[in-house]
Amino acid sequence: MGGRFPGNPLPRIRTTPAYRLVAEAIEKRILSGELRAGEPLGTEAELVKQFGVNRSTVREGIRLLEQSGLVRRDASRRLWTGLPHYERLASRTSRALVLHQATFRELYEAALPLQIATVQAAVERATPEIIERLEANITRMEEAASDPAAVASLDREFHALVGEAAANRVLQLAREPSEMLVLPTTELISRHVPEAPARVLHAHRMYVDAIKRRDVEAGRLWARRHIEDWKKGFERAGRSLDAPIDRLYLELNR
Amino acid sequence: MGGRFPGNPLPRIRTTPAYRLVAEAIEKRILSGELRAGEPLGTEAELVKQFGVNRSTVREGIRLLEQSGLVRRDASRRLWTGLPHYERLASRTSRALVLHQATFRELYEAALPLQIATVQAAVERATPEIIERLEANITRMEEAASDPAAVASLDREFHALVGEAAANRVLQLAREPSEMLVLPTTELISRHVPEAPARVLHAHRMYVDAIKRRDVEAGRLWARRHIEDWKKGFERAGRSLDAPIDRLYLELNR
DNA sequence: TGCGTCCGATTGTCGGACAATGCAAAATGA
DNA sequence: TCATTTTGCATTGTCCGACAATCGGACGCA
Repeated sequence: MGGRFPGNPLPRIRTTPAYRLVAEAIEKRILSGELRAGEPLGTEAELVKQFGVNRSTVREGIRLLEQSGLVRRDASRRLWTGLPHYERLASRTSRALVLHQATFRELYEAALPLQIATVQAAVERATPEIIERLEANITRMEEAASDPAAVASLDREFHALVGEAAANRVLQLAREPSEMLVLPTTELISRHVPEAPARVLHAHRMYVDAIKRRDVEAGRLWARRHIEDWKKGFERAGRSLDAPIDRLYLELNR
Repeated sequence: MGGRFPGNPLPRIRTTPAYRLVAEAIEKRILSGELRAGEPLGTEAELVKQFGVNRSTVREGIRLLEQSGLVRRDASRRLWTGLPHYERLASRTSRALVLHQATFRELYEAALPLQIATVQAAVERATPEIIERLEANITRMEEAASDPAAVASLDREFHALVGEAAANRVLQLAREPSEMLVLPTTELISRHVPEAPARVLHAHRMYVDAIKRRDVEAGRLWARRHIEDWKKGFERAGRSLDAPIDRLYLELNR
């Protein structure tokens, strides 16, 4: 075949499969606002008519969108347009980090400013109701201070509450993936560093104290200390910051 | 039917469709490390045998994974296991933020600490090669300072380079979504605030200066100023920080 | 009105089919 | 022998038709 089109470097036609085109068309409708979240997408048969392709092809296209949340099936299995779900986004992001073998040092470097910013926002905006829940969490942790698993679980809950108090979805989405990878190490640290639970507890008390007094600087200070404490504890537990995040943590985030 | 199972809170049988089970099974194999990235996944026929379902079902299952990048088709259309792609993750995240109607204020609050942390990391780790590219970018922006579109585009490129220099994937994944939404406003601001391009350019020069001198504090300072400048410019352009991010910005991020 | 029943619509799954295309082995030429 | 072309096979993308399970709603009944 040699010089197939002399001069033309072989245009490399890349035909997009029909199922992909279907997905893109539907996606476009949703993103453009033509279809708003919560509206029915229509039946498969209707989509078959609209796009002029086979039902199997339509179904494959829908699957592409289903996972991201743009399209969802309710209990009746009918198709609805939906908002992309967040929490799943965060866990996908942390999964990607693990598979790309990001290190704990990278995690620490990101978690520090994010934690500080989150606490600051929480100090500025926490509602009485959330403060109450934060305090309840502390009380429970005081009671369970000797149980590493319980401490880890409550720590997780505490930070979720702080994230909620911050009332900032961008921050939330930026912070959550790293938090999902940092928090599971709390249990490990508690097992190796006897004073860790007490330090965690104290930091949490200081968080709440700062929030109640609306003291931004105190909030930022304790956020920093809390994360740096984590780092020290992590190293004292014998782990290297430059090791890739263990695949193990994937399972903890389902 | 009244009290169907007294005491039993109605088990709510939820049959998972087979195509979803297929996807989960494959996903599990990849996440557990049984299948490593870059290995062939096998043909559809093989999967049909393994799972004992129809080819259509297998194909639907694959589509669920295809979009996240865990499974990819190469030029020959064969299936390979792959790493989740990041850049797409970032754009999905920013899309989610827009659809959830996050506000520019939320964006600002997250972008500030993330930008500071990114610049700090860049100061600590930038290679001579990247510094050279940063300087080249500045030179080009000097030449194009009167063209808002070009300024916006170069600004985007500059920040991408800074992100690359930071060499921190966690930070990258946290920062990118907000950056993807902030940067498109640069053009708007340049059109309304005459001195904006000069200020952007100056901040970029200070970034590079701090990086070359390995001056962390200067880097942090100028990162803060740069983002606060953006905020001021945004407001002076007549936009409200509390307005939801415009759907328009979705299209700029494809 | 409240209840159970029935029917149509829709989805999930299956089996089979075929064209297009990429890949590798076989055949051809030097 | 080596390089190149041809051929054949495997695989994917797409289509068609089919059927069971199940959901929603209409209908009939008390």
